[in-house]
Amino acid sequence: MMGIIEKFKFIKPGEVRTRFAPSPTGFLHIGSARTALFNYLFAKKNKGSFILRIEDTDKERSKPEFEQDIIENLKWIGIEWDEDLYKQSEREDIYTKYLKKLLEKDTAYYCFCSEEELEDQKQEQMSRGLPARYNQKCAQLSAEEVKKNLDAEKKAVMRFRTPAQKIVFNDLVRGKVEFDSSLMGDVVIAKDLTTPLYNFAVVVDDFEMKISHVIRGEDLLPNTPIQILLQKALGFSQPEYAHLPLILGSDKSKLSKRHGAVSVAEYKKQGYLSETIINFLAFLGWNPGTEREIFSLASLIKEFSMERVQKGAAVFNIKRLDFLNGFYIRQKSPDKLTELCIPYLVQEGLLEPVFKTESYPPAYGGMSISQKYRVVETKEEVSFDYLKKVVAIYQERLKKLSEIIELTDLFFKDKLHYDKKLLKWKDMSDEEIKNVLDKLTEVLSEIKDADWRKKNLENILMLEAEKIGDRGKILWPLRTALTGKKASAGPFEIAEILGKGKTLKRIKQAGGLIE
RNA sequence: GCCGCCUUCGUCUAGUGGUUUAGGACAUCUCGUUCUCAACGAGAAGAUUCGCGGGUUCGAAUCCCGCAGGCGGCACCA
Repeated sequence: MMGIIEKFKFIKPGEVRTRFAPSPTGFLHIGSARTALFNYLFAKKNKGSFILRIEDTDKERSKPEFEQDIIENLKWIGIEWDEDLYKQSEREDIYTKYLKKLLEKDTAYYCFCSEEELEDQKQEQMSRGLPARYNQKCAQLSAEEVKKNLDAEKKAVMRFRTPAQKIVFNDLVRGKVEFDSSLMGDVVIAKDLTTPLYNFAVVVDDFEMKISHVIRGEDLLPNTPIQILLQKALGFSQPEYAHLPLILGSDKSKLSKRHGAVSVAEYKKQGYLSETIINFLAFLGWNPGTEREIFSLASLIKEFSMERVQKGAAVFNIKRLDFLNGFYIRQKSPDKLTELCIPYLVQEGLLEPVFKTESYPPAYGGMSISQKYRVVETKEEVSFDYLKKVVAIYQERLKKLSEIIELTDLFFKDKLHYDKKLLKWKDMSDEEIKNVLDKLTEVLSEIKDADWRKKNLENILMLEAEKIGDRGKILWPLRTALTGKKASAGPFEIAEILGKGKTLKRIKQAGGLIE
């Protein structure tokens, strides 16, 4: 423990130090991720340090899996913290030290009121139009009474003797902010000597860790005055504050589960790229003041400034997220994109990796990139390069990686299932469709395997199409016969990937529907 | 109920007293390309003129005051 305290002695005065302090009581929330991002950007912009502190003082609600999720997803979006990770649960004696100090100075006292009692009190105050605050029933208990209660092991908490005064501070995004502490009452700062509560623990940690700037969500703004008072009572210096605007759902209330996906993990699973998340989040409440809207994490560090952070809350616009994701997907190299898409196809059960040796490590999430895959339905083996071709023709159509499944499943199925009406272009009759399919079979059969290339297929078939006049009369039935979908990539590129055998087979199957 | 914060196109925003008939992006619509979808290119519409009312000023989205609305907080959660 001494080691940690010693370490902070070497921090230069004036050094910018920010922190992201999530409580591991849920998966990393997209709003929290933005808070983390802004802390990170501000620190890096100012050549300072960004630290991660897990606020796990609530023993009931804190879970190791949430802590893991936070760490994993922070790393995934590219936010790395300096120094070791701090956990409040490992710093109990520090809190105890300061708690004792407050007790000795009598700026904190034991309270033995029951929770029911407190709740009734609050309801009564609200109904009378008064501010809801503790009535200080235990504030003047004598030392003997306290000792008696404690000895009797009566359930107790520790309250801060909140001095009544006007608290004014400068918020980096909001400017001057004022509160009147006489309206707040004596807040509970700890359940006992080793169980501090949020308001107390942050104040102690931010001081101990020499945090220079506290950057957090606006929902924490009302906690700031009490924290400032605590700092004063403990003789701590006061950090700068910056309260970020909230992220709202479409109904303009604080973004929560009922609005849909809220955890970074869910977005990742749906196939949003980390670049997208970063770029999108940065623009929720910030902009560079220019018309440039595409920013990587590195370029954000260069451009970020707290002065340009918005005051008003921002509605989370999923359409814009999709647009950005489509953009970043189009920027990917075919190799990289294929690597990213394969896990979705495997997960869906369309493909399975074929590992050369038993010892091949199925690393991350059980999915590593193999060079060979087996199509589950047909048992045929396909190479990474084959999959790359498949993915490539859908690159510009992809908004989310997960969409690769519905877009390309036709390449991993033996037989397609669709209604014969799909084959019909405009007002074509069954007779006409049949004729077109027969013609297609005839023409394509003559093409040699070696000449089975997109360009060549196009040359030959477009010639036929011109003869008919309306190109759709041949291209639409061809494409739908090959894909079973009304929207897809072009017929020639699909035919090339499918190969001659399968192409002819699917045309035959389509013909079978018409009979 | 009490306290606080916020308020420019549907959404994210530019705008810090005159260069603004308020600019950009997403979304929407139209056209082009095209067998389809997407991408791409061109264009349109979109703020009853900047929540409302008052003031300061020759002049206000921009400064001041009031109001309204929205949101957040008021835990032995963070």
